[in-house]
Amino acid sequence: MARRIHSQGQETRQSILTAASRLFVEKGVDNTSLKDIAREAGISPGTLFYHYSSKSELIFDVTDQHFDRVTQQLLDWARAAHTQTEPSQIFAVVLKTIIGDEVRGKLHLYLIGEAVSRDPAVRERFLQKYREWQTMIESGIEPFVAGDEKRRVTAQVFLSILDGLVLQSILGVKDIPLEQIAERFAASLED
Amino acid sequence: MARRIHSQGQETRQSILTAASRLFVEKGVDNTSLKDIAREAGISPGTLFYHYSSKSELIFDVTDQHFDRVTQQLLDWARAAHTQTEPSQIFAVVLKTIIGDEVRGKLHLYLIGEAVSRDPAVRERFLQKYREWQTMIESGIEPFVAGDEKRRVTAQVFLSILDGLVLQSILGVKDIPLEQIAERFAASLED
Amino acid sequence: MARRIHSQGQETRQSILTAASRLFVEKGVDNTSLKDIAREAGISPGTLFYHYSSKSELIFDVTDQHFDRVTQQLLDWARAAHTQTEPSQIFAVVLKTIIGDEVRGKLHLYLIGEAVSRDPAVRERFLQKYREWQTMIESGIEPFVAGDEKRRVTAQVFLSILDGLVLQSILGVKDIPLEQIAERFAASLED
Amino acid sequence: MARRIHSQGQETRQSILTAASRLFVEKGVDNTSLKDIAREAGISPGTLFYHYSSKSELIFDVTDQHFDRVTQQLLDWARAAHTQTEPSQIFAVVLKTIIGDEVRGKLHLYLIGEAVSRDPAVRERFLQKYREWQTMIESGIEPFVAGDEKRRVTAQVFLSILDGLVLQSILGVKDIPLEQIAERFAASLED
DNA sequence: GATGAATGAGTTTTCATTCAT
DNA sequence: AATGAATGAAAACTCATTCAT
Repeated sequence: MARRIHSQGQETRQSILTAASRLFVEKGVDNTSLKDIAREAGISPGTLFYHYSSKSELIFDVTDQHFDRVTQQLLDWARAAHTQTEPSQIFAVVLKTIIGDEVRGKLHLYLIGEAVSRDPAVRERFLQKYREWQTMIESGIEPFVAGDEKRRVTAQVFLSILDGLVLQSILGVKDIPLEQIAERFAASLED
Repeated sequence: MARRIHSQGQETRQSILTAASRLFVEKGVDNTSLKDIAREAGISPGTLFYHYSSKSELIFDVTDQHFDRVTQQLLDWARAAHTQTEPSQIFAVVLKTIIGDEVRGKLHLYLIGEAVSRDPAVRERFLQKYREWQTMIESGIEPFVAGDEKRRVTAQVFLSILDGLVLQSILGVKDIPLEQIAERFAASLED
Repeated sequence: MARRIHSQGQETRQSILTAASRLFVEKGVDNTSLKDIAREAGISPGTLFYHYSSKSELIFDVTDQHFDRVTQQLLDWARAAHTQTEPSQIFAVVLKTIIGDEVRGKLHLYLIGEAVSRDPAVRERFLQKYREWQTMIESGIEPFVAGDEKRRVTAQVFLSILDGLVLQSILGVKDIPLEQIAERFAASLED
Repeated sequence: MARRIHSQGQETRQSILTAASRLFVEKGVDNTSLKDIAREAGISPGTLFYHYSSKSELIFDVTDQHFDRVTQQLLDWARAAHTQTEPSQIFAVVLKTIIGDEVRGKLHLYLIGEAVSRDPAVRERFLQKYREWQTMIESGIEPFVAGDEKRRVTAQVFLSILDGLVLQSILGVKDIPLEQIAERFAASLED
């Protein structure tokens, strides 16, 4: 009954998040001023501070939204994995999807940087998300990897490869052979 | 090449680099002011500017020094790899060495952040280093992996795992099973 | 005079005054934002402005209410003074009552600060109140002090002592010997 | 050997303190912006922050200087008191000196307000100063008041009267009969 | 009467950089 | 080589006030 009306405020908040994400990616978190974000969102600096009373708070929410999206992507992938028979195809898809999204990747990197240097609370949240993601990957590879322990290690390696490739891709490494990496990874499961 | 005469000036420069690296790791590049660095190095801001006429220049040198160290580590490893017979041991060593050095890891991460957000020239330098490092890894795994193409992909995957694990380790992921990851990776070479 | 119809509006106004007084005491007038006051009063900033169309107006009313209370206290005291025979007891009572109320004391101090720095009109009101209070004290000491002139000076000294002790008490001076001060003051009347 | 050269910095600091004191008195602490102070001192905002890295720090030093001056005044008075024979004259002098200095009085009031609302450390310092001042007054009245206990109470009452009259004077109470107040106070010592 | 989102001018604060000594 | 005081432009942040609903 309550929580039905999407007051203007919610729209404004979303437009702030969108503007902030875009600018963070484009110029980096520290090179993006709150004035920039306000301008991009089409509001006044005062309005920005009405919704986010500090830059940290805004970064927190941007991070949250980013997390949710990564989680959603992995969730979709894990579901798809159970209906597929060819592991290498499954890996290729997630690699392409996550690494291919440069915007998301940059954001991820910046947020990690922020998380590490600034707020212990933010770092803790990141950590929890990583655990979640690892669990989701474990679930995704369940059809192909037997043994809890082996699955755990495999998932962590896969997550590392993901992060590492995201990083290289952001830096501008060209022609990352995603197909072949996926194949090799799939092959390595068969030992 | 480019080896200057040792003088007080060189010592001061090194103390600046040391202080800057320490503070970059502790608080992030953007949250470290030149005043901070000067104080940490025991000099005045004026002196800092005598040696580095801009912050970018200083970051450039810090990055350079960091690059040299990573390169040296990989070089040592590649050499050792050729004298070893057990691949999993070889991988375990480099994983432990590089991931275990939290300070270096953080610096690496921050510098990438810098490179991505600021200077295209700096980014290009990073890119070149990554190519170098990949080549070195390729050389390190030569005894165990046949085929140029396969070696290339393997090296890139290994580099990704390295970066990914560094990232996780910095974030605070505990009990990363380096031994088992090394083993799995070694096993995957045998296909 | 000026007694309006009791309605929700009047209750809201009072809750605003109460909240404002509390926060002024807690954080000082200038460090209290209207948003703070609205939150404390359980209303929205908009509602606050419906009742008080400026911060000055609100301060004005808070001051007014404070004045009324001090006046009432002194009035009660002056009446009691006429039925008592022991001057030192009479003084002790008013000292304890007024100085003991830390909240009121702080408010008094802040409002004086406001009056002095901001509005000459508010300062004039304060001045009139002080004259009133002095007159009331003169009336209170009438039974014990002969001579208009002497009474005037005595009242002013008494008022000064009151303010001075309020100030010390707010600052946190411990163990103010109110009884002895009252005694000394009573004794000084006998010259 | 060291501490001899009055570098420019010291002069600038003093000019900041002077400007700040003047403006605090004129417009109140909270109504004085740091830009105002910088302009009044003839420096840039940046320079102000070179010397005082926060407004609190500046207020702290202004307070310090103010304290020192009040202390010096009381010290002078206490010395003079020992060479005088007419107590009422001695009191009249200190009352006139301290109350007559409107600038100092206003500053005193503002600083108390600040001390009470903001920083517990500042409040503690204020408290210690009050104890010092009371001791100095005790020393000043030593020739006329016998008995430690009585001297203590008398000094506290005198300090209260001082504060109270300063407050009234700042508010604009006219024609404070300082002579008569001094006389009455002197007379009260003879009980 | 009441709301709460929006505003923008103002404040404190930061900091890379310059420069006279 | 080295100093540290000085700078100003830009950042983050505050808040009294307005107004459509």
